[in-house]
Parts: sequence; structure tokens; C-alpha cells
Amino acid sequence: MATIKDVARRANVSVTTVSATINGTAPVSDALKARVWAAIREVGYQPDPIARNLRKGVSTTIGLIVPDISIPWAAHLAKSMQRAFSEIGYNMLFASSEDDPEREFSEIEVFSAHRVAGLVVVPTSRGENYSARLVETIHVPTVLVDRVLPQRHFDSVTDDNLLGAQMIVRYLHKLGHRDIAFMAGRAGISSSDERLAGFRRTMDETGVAIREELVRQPVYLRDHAYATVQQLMTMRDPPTAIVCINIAQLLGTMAGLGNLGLSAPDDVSVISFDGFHPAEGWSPAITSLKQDIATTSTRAAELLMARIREENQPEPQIIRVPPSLQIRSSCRAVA
Amino acid sequence: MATIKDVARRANVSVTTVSATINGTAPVSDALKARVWAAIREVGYQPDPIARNLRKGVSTTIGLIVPDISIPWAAHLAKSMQRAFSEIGYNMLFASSEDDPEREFSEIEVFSAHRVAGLVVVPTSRGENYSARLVETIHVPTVLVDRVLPQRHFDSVTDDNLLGAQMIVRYLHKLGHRDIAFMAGRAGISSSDERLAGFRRTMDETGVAIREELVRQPVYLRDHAYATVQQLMTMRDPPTAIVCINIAQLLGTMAGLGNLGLSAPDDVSVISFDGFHPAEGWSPAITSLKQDIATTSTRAAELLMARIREENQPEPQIIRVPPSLQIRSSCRAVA
DNA sequence: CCTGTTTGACGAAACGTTTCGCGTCGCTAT
DNA sequence: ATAGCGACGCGAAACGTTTCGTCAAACAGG
Repeated sequence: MATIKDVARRANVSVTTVSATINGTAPVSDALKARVWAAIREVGYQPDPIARNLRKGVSTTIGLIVPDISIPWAAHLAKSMQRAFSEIGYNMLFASSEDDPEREFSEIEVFSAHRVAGLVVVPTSRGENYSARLVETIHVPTVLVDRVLPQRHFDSVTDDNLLGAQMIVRYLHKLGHRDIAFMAGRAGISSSDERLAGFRRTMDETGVAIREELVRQPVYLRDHAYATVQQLMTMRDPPTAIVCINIAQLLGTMAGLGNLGLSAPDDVSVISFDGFHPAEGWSPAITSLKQDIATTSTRAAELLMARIREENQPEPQIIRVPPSLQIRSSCRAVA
Repeated sequence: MATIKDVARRANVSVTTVSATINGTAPVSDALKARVWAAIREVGYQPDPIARNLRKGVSTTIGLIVPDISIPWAAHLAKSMQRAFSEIGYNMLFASSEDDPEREFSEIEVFSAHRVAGLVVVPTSRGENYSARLVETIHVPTVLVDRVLPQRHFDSVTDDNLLGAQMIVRYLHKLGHRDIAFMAGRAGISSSDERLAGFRRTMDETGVAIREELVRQPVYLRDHAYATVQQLMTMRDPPTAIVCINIAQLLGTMAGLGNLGLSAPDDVSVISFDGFHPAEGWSPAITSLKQDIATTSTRAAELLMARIREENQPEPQIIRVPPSLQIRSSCRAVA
């Protein structure tokens, strides 16, 4: 592997000059610049990122931490992120927190030790003093994705959950649904809280009283939903529509309905916040919100790069990306 | 950030001694060892991985390159891999080749520059002299996953595709199917080639003549399958069963059937090599092979670590992980 | 013509480790 | 006794960069 010294020798200049030409950090005469570039090409020199990192104290790597990469949403995020960053010459360290705050913090520290230039985190948002602990652990430019924290310490990009809830409720309302079940996730997770709040608000707006016995919380694992939906559907006066908050819930709900011999949309309408897209060919095709992951990734990358380059607006920003409603066949009109 | 010098000062020993105690590379008396460890704890010292990498010429990071992380299979692989490696103190750089050999090679070079300790690659397996080029580009311990190359230059872990094909064909045969359509992928991709070969071989074994007009190749995009399945089903004498080789094909097939107003298993049986698991609650639930991704990851990690630690068997090894057949409801018996 | 400033180039220090080679001490075998 | 050897500890070099401070030359203004 050719080193900068080889280049210097070859171009008959000092190491300093080679570094200066490459990085443009100091003025170099055109004549020497040419000699240096030629020499670089001739010896096939590539700067050693490790040495560079050591000296500069910061790398050209960004770290991505998600709860679970095997969730399609997270996988798409990782893909878009990686594309966005590789285009500007950054590469990506990756880790799963497995929704465990301890793992999450430990990964953050590992990444920090590796001197990542920035961090993209889908925070677990759990545990005592989570937010404070995060602020105290992170000393790198960071952008939070999907879940936002009550305190705005970090730039964040998330879905516009209030808008999404509004779309869902209005759509169901238009179809004549009044008895709507809502399965909320863990309280304290912003995406769940916001979706529930949006549900309540839009129900109010449409003038329909919420039947509180149809609002269940917390339901965040597949099996919770599996059980909950069966409770809901065996009530004296079951809901005519069920709102699912994420994929796990949706899968549990469908399985639970199946177990009761029920199906959507004939026996009950099902709609979901998180998209699920084998779509055509399977029934039922689930009517759901489609999150704009590409935009989310791009915005997050932009925010992060601005911080890294310090061109930034000092105030942490929250960007909300609007979803779109994909109407398929899991909801039907009722009298 | 505390440095090794701080520890040395605190413990009143030389830097060399501190390094020796930490790494066990040279004998240190118990008394000093104790002093050093105490000092480490007191100043909260953590070795700087960057500096270590620079000096040792190799990092504690491994690189993962997959064609597309948003494919569930790849996402699961990434998850298992990351878990396996983080347990032994390695972290993971990640990149998508987007099935483009140029990107793939470029990522390999970037990772090499970062001095990864090893590489896990799902090779694109495309382009001229692919195998030779790979050998020439890679100078790090490497294990190939999913797709194997004709020349055994690298350790590889892959599904036992011949066995899988055998399971599928025997199952269909038992249900009475004789007119079986097979959509192969790109020729030259080992997984596709092996599956096709296994199909042919087992058909021979069962004594059923293959209707060559039902074997289509190449069909590797969703839209190919969408078109192909409609051709197949509008033939004078359509197949009674269709074998799909991967998810993209399966999705296209289901959509294509839907477009013709047909459905599985009533009009035709559908079976797939790659598992697809929303499963319960949706119809049809696809009968498919389940790949043992956990085992695949573990084996790959083991192979790679053996190479890295040089405990290894000099000969590159190919490990084949057997799949299992998950019988659901997309296939039915025929007369 | 002198002073002050800018431009261009360089040597050497620094980043935080690991490792090479050397020196000292105490022990054992001659 | 003393040569030889192992165990232990240390200083300094090395890894490949970037950057600081210095310096010579060229150039501007008075």
C-alpha cells in the first residue's frame, strides 16, 4: 500500500505539501500541485482513513442504531440511509438495539469510541431518565428518527402521526364507522402517543364519542394484539373497525381474527398505520398509511450533515414527513 | 478521554507495562498488574480503537455487503450477523451493492481501506471474470453467503438448494402434480442454478417427464414473474403447480394470478423456495421452504472467525444449511 | 531602500496505541 | 564465584496522517 511518503519522494516535495494539495488546506503552487497529483496517480496512492481519523479525531463514518433491522421499515431506512451517505463519501456502522436501552447506550459508546462523525438513532425511548441519559451519553452530531423525545435536544425526523391519524379516522368515518377500536402501543413512545392523540382529536372533530372500552393500551407485541382483538370481537357490541398501529399489531390482529373464524373486511374493517405491502394477490389487501421512508432518510441525512458541517441552525429541529393513505380492500362501508 | 499515558502516570509504571497488562503480550508481575487495573478503573480508561487499528494494521470491524438490505432475507441475515459479531466484540460496517458488481467492488475496497478484519459478502456474481476479479480485489478473510462461486476460493455458507428442490418436488408429486412450472432466475447465480438442477434431478427421480415449455428462465424481477405466470396460465394446457424461486417472483406470481382472476390453491398450486411469513390471517398462506438464517449466520461467523484467528483449515469450505418445508395452504391435491 | 505582509514550502510534533530491543535483577547450573 | 538464562520492566520507535511554527522569497506601500 502506497503511503503519502512515497508520493512525496516521487514528486520530490515534502509530505506536508502532498497533504496540502490533497486537502487544499494550504496554498500550493500550480506547478507542484500538478507534480503531486501525477505522483499520486503513478504510485496509486490512497489516503489511509485510519491514520487520518487518528490525527483528526473524527472519522468519515456514521453510525446507525435501530431497534430491529429485520422490521421492513427499519430495513428500508437502513437502505436509504446507506445510499444517502455513501454518495457523499461516508460509510455506515450498524447496530441493533433490540429495543433494549442498555444495548442502545452501549452501542452508542462503541460508536463514539470509533469516532463516528454522526449518529442516526431510532431511540428505544425507554427506561428512567431516558432523555437525560441520552444527552449525557451522546457527544456527536445526532439525528433521531421515527420516535421523538419530549425534550427537543436533538434534530428529529418522524412521520406526521397526527395527520396520519386524521386521515385514518376521516376515512373510516366516511365509510360510516362509529365503533372504532384503537390499539395503542407503549405509552411514552412518541409514535404511539401521537397516533393515539390524533385519533382522539379527530374523533372529537367528527363529533363521534369514543367508546373507551374499544381503546386498548398497551398492545405492542404480536401476541398482545392476537389476544386483544379476540377480546374486542367477542364483546356484546364489537367494533366495526380496528385501527392497528404497526406491523406486529396488524399481524397479530389478522391471526386473531382468523382464529375466531372472522375475516376482514366482511366481519370487521381493518386499517393500519404501518404499511404492509405484499398487497396484490393476497387477501385481504390491507388499507394502510404509507410512510415516505425515502423522504425521511433524505431529511435525516441532510439534518445530520448540516450539524456535522456546522452550517447549522443551532436549534434542534423536528421534521414531520406526511404519510399517504393507500386504500385497498380491508375496509368496507357500514350502514 | 483518558489515555494510556494517564493510566501509566497514575499507576506509576511505564506505558509499555500498561499495554502489556491489558493485552497480556508480555509478562507482568501480579503486583503491577493489580496497580494497573486499579488505575484503569480509576481514570476510566478505554483503549482507543482507532489508534490501536493504526498500529496493528487491522481493526475489530467486519464488513457486510449484501445486494439489498430491504429484502427480508438479507435483513434477517444482517441482524443475526450483527448479533453474532457484537457478542465477540466486533462491530459491523454495512453496505448494499444494489446488485451492481461495480458498487460491490468499490465497497470492498472502501472496507479494505478501513482495514476490516473480515468480510461477509453476498456476491452479485455478475460481470466478466467475476470470480477472478473477486480474488484479486479481496485481501481479507472473507466468507461468501447464499451464492457460491464455481471456483472455491472462499469459505461459503449457503442453503442446501438441491435438498430444497427435492423437498418441493416430492411434495408436489405426492399431491399428484405432474405439470409443474418452474421459474428459474438468472443463469450463473448459484442459488438459481442449483435450485433448477435440483428440480430437474428430482423430477427425473420421480419418473415424471419435465414439460420444458413450463420451465422459464430468466425470471428474476417481480414484473417478469407477473408476465410469465400469465403466459403460463393462459396456455392450452396450463400447469397445475408453480414453483417460485424467491420472494420477488412469488409476489409477481400472486399479482399475476390475481390479474387473471385466478387464485391459489383453487386454480393452481403455488410453492416457493423463499419463505414468506405474514402467514396466518392472510390467504393464501404460502407453502414454502424456510431457510435457517440463524444457522447460516452462525456458521458464517464461525468460518470467518476461524480465518481471522488463523486457526483455520487452509482449504476453503462450503457449508450447506438444510431448509425445512413449511406446509401451509397454497397447494392442493389434484387427480 | 526599508518594513511589513503574503505566498509557498518545509521539518517536526502530534494523535494513542503496540512492539522492538535493551537493561536489570535474581536464580540455577557449572 | 560466575556465566547463562528467564522474568520483568522500560524507553523509544513506529503506524500514516494532519497541522503548527518557522523560514525564505516575492511583493506591496511608504
